[in-house]
Amino acid sequence: MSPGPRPGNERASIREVAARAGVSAKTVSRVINNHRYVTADTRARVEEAIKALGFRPSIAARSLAGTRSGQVALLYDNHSPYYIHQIQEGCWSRCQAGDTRLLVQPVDVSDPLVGDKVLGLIAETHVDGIILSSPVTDCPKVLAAVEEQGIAFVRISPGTNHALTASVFMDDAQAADDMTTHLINLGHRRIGFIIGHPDHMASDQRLFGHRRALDRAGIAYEPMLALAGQFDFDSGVVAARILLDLAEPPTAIFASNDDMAAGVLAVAHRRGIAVPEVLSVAGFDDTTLARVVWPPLTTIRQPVRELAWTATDILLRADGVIEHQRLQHDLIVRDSTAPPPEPVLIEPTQKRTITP
Amino acid sequence: MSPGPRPGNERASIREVAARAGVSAKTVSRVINNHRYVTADTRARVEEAIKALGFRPSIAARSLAGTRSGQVALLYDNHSPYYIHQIQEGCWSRCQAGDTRLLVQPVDVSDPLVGDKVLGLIAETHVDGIILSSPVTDCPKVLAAVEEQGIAFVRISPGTNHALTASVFMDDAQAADDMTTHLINLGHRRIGFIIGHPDHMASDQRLFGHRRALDRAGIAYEPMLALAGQFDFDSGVVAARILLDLAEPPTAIFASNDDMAAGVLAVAHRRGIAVPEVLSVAGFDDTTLARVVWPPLTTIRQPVRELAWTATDILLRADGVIEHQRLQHDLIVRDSTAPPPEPVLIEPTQKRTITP
DNA sequence: CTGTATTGTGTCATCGTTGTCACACCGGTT
DNA sequence: AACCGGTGTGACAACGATGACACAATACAG
Repeated sequence: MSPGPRPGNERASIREVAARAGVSAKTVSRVINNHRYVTADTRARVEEAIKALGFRPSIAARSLAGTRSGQVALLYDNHSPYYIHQIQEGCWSRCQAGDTRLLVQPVDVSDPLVGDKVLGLIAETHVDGIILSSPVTDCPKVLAAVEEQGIAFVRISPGTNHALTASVFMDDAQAADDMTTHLINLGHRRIGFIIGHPDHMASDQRLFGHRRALDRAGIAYEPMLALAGQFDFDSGVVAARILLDLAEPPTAIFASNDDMAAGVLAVAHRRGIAVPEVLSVAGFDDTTLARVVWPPLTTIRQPVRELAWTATDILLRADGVIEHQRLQHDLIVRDSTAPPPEPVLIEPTQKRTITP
Repeated sequence: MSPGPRPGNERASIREVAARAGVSAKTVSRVINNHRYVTADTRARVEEAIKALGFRPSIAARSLAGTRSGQVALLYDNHSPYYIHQIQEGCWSRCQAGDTRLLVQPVDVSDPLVGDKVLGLIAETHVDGIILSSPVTDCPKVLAAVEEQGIAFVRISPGTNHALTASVFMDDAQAADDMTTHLINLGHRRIGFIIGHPDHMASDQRLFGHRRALDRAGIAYEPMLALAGQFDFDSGVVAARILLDLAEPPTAIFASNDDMAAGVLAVAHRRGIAVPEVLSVAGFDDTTLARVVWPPLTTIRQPVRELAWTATDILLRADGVIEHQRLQHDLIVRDSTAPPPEPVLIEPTQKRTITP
């Protein structure tokens, strides 16, 4: 009756399109794949038929018969929802533009069978390429699996061997250096640091940058002030408690991501420690979270969406060239950092109120 | 050399497995599909061969030849990363258990072509079923598309016609009623309300429940106190500003989700309004965010992960029966709600400090 | 006017599975 | 002895697209 896609629930196949356009199936295939040698007239007839029948080429048939499936997979294992969300968005938007389908796959890098699972994914889905986000970027089992299959892949923010594989990253060390320098410039000398998740190589880089900045300013690095975290809110809480319980607590705490910084803020609030007047808090990533907490976090803007977009772009353009791109970060100063309290004589009344 | 999957990058096909096990391809197919009539001996030989060759059946070939593809899609269009994240996790965990692959697909319900896009997805990927999360659950174009294709689908928290389709939901009205009642019981009489995103039917339900609770307590509903929001942080900020600028501002604000409640908190902090002493704030959803902000939010725990899990479960079990499940919600009281300030005479010193 | 490259189009086999059908075997009834 | 329903297995043709190859038509040079 009405024009447009056919009423029934039977999908049109390429042969039906061919019949309607009065050409062979192969020619239809040429049209949908933008093959060069098709006359404008033929192309138009085929396109009309495609539209009239609501034809969509089956990915399954394509993967079987052809050399490409038009699908790529994104592998992640990350505990920051905001971060993943932005990664997904970036990959997704680039895939849309490239007529490619994106398979989003959580994986567990600590699973001993993770290699097999990835091999299974590749074999089952015939994906053309894989996007790895940190920390999957540095999981030897996963890397072995994709390399064994000789499948194209791109790494987002890898911690190791940038140069050996296609990758997109930012300078984590420099970014952390920038933040620590910002705190030093404000006058802080005792700066607590919360290290990221040990699986993420970026965690090391950020710690390194932090130490480098301290070093340059002639401030001794005190291991007691650098605590391990997990990139999640709760580990930020735990670390903050320890730091603030120190006999001589830091005047600033720099957490390796926003989630942990939010944990620091929560502890500060709970204890009635004013941020930033008494304690400065800095995060990293500039996820939405940084604007949502109070006070809004001074943080490093990491172009997460853009990293993901670019990684996908490299993968889809895949010229076989191993390509790298470094993207810029920015120091975003908001309300959570300020000069430390005046280092005046400590009188009883000066003592900060600490409620457990 | 080493045992396990073959070294090369060629995947083993069912025929190779068959050859190695000394059976026909069809028999291998029977084994991997748990067909009844296969002798234990044959099964064992085939399984050995499968393991030895690292064989994985191709989803593409299955979708083409068979009646099932072993893939389902999750469609979402939601602006709360925490919410989506939990939805994804729930669907994903159920799919894993069911040897099913999950295609996560963002869609745009306001896109005029959204129906075509969904039809395209179905045709291209041969998915066996679809999970719709709010507000896609109530997008007529999407519903028309999936119904036209006669494909199985389940809705998570649909706003309309629960009974007509398989769905999993909670009682949004009752939950909002519970929260408003909680605030009333604390002594609040002027309660601001921030309505959810207009595309989400749950928004209406929550407003309805709020009004019902007011009604029951004999408190007149003042439209001025119920403002439109978008389910995101920024709209919470905007609404909070308006509410707090009123000549007679509310003593409590109930936002229809946690993100908007976080926006309210931000405004309160900015203006130096103590929460909960001067202003109570309540959220909805109990996403991670509720624990991350300060003070931790009193909110409604919506079993999001479980909703998603159950929806997927219904889809995968698909007996053809239209199934519904209502899951329980909980009122989670944290630190953001308390009795209103004493309604004593208003003296100058009592005036709350308002900094813009 | 012939030879050769370029442009269009079609035929056919094939990708890796599963559905259908056929068939052979088994033990137990009539 | 013939027949039966329930088991177990294989042959073969799909599914819907693309790759390899063949071939025609045209363009253009010599």
